[in-house]
Amino acid sequence: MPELPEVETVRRGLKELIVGKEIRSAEALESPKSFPNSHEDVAAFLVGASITDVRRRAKVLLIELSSEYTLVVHLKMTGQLVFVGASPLLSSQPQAAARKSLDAGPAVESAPSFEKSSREISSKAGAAPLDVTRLAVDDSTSPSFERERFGAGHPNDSLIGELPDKSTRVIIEFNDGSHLFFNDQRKFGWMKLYPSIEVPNIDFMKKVGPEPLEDDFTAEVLYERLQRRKNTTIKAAILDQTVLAGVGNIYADEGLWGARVHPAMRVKDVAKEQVIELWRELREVMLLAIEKGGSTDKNYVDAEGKRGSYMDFARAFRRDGQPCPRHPDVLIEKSKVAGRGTHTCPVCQMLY
DNA sequence: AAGGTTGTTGGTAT
DNA sequence: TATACCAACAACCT
Repeated sequence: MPELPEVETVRRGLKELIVGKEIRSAEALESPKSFPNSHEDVAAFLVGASITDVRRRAKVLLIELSSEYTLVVHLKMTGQLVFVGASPLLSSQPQAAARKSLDAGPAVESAPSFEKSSREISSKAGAAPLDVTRLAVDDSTSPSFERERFGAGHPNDSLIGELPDKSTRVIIEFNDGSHLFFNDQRKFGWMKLYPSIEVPNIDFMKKVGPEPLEDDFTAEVLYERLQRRKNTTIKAAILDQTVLAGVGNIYADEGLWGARVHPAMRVKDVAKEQVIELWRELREVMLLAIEKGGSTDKNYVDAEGKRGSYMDFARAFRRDGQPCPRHPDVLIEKSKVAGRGTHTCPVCQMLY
């Protein structure tokens, strides 16, 4: 479940790899929901554009384009992005005649139509279509370590296997022959093109709370923002993206365990000192996760295809039945708070 | 094999 | 109007 640290890991990795690259083609497979822009908008504002920056707000990834459009990506629960570099064996392939001038800026007055969803979005006529077979054959016959590869997001085997696979929703090909795959085994995630200037006006962007890792996000800011949800549980409050940005079920449980606060406690009953502890813990656990590569310790996949271990540093999340790290003879319990699976130590985190 | 899983939206209730 | 709560979404996993 990509949360802030996982999306930040995606951002950092992709920024290194795709800034400056020009898009040769983009293809949506099978699911209009995953990429609802019209064929026309894709041809006009994505194909032929180059990547100028990769940013993040909350759990949302913002891929900035030279066309003054932004590819906005939400991985939701099972989304992931995988970059696969051009095969050295194929590096001499012809650069398709995908040159396209985008001198005139896009008309920002008219937002792209998301209602019109095309079943398949392909590159403009004349650009080389992705040869799926070739890619698959290469991956099975020549060792994958020949290619630069980076993947992050939901940690499943699509990070390391042949792509595209059955979870692939969108394929973006760059002019140098490298590819970016958007995979999502469930179909909650999406990517959409917006005029860059419109991004701040997206409903989510208007109401989302402060970035917890920014310097101006002090314990005082968290305390004050929590007051708007004083009658709900502290877990529901920190999961609320309008209170603060980026916390999901994993880091909610980890942060609350760290601060020794019971998730079901009402916000109004959480002492200010506990809020300060929670502030410290949430930031620490998310920073640690970013250091570790966002819940997986191997996002850069090597030739052996080692899969990242999942949340091996969690102290409470999905550790029910295992000892609390602070109390060797007390087991982590599982319950339901805020409609979510919740993991607590019955000794550290007491409810009143 | 049916129920659990989760981020966000949107509906209903208070 | 604001806040609280929960079903719905999808498809794999246990």
